[in-house]
Amino acid sequence: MTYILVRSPDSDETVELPTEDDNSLCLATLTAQFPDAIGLRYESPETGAMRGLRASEGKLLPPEDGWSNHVYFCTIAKGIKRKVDQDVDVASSAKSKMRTVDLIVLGLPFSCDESTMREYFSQYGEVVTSEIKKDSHTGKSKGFGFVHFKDFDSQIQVLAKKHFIGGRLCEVKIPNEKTEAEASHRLFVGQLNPTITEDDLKEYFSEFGAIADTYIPKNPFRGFAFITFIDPNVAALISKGEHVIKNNRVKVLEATPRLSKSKAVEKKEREGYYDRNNGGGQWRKMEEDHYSGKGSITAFPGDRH
DNA sequence: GTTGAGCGTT
Repeated sequence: MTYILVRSPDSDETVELPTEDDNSLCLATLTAQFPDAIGLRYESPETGAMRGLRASEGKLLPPEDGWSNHVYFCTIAKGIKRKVDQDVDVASSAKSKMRTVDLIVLGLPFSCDESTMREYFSQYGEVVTSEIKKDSHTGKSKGFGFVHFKDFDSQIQVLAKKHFIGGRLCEVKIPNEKTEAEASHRLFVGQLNPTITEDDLKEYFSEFGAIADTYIPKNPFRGFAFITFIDPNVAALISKGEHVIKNNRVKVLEATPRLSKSKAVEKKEREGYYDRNNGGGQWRKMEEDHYSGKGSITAFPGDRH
């Protein structure tokens, strides 16, 4: 059994799918990960055109020369797209993901020099830049470096693998990329005016990446919203501060990670909030008691929803 | 002269 690399043309995710004993790929295996896929294609090294895989009896058959290490793209059934897929389409035109970047290479042998590293990575495609970080005084390697590929496909291949360079196992990653656990998928959008709808937000922010959810707390309207992106790292890339949506100047912040119920209670107690309805939905800051009692509810990033 | 999780003098 081998694994082949499969991407949806719209998504930023590459998934390894296992092949069967007869070296075919089950369509069911494909659709388990990509529900709307009906086939696979890859870029032909000879012609540069996309070449489709033969499909037969619920199986996809490998190219004549084997699966090789192509990146396979899902063929998506046209005309039966759901709304969420259209959002994903918008994301594919967003600049954030389909770009090559410097990749950090961790765990290099201290003895490994730049030409050795560059030569190693050249097997995946043209290397644009490569560099090993060194101590500025001694000139000795710090054991990590950076590599930048010309083609996005090379980058995908390299990120999907572990590497032995100079006899050591090295890790290649996108620098500073947060893990699923650390990352915030969400933006906090404040100073929202009540005429703004969730569709307005969706339209505006889908420019930056595929949106999983938009949420505007209503009853009462509280002047803020949350935008949840599919990709955990998109939110971090959007410039914080002022954005203008339909003539409404709004304030964009990265939402603080969602807290568990008990943690949220602890935090609010620490900060001097109390639960007005003893289990109901509204929190008020204690100082509000000194005012009319009808003051607006204090909202802040990290509020539950 | 040693080391082994991390995140880049320009």
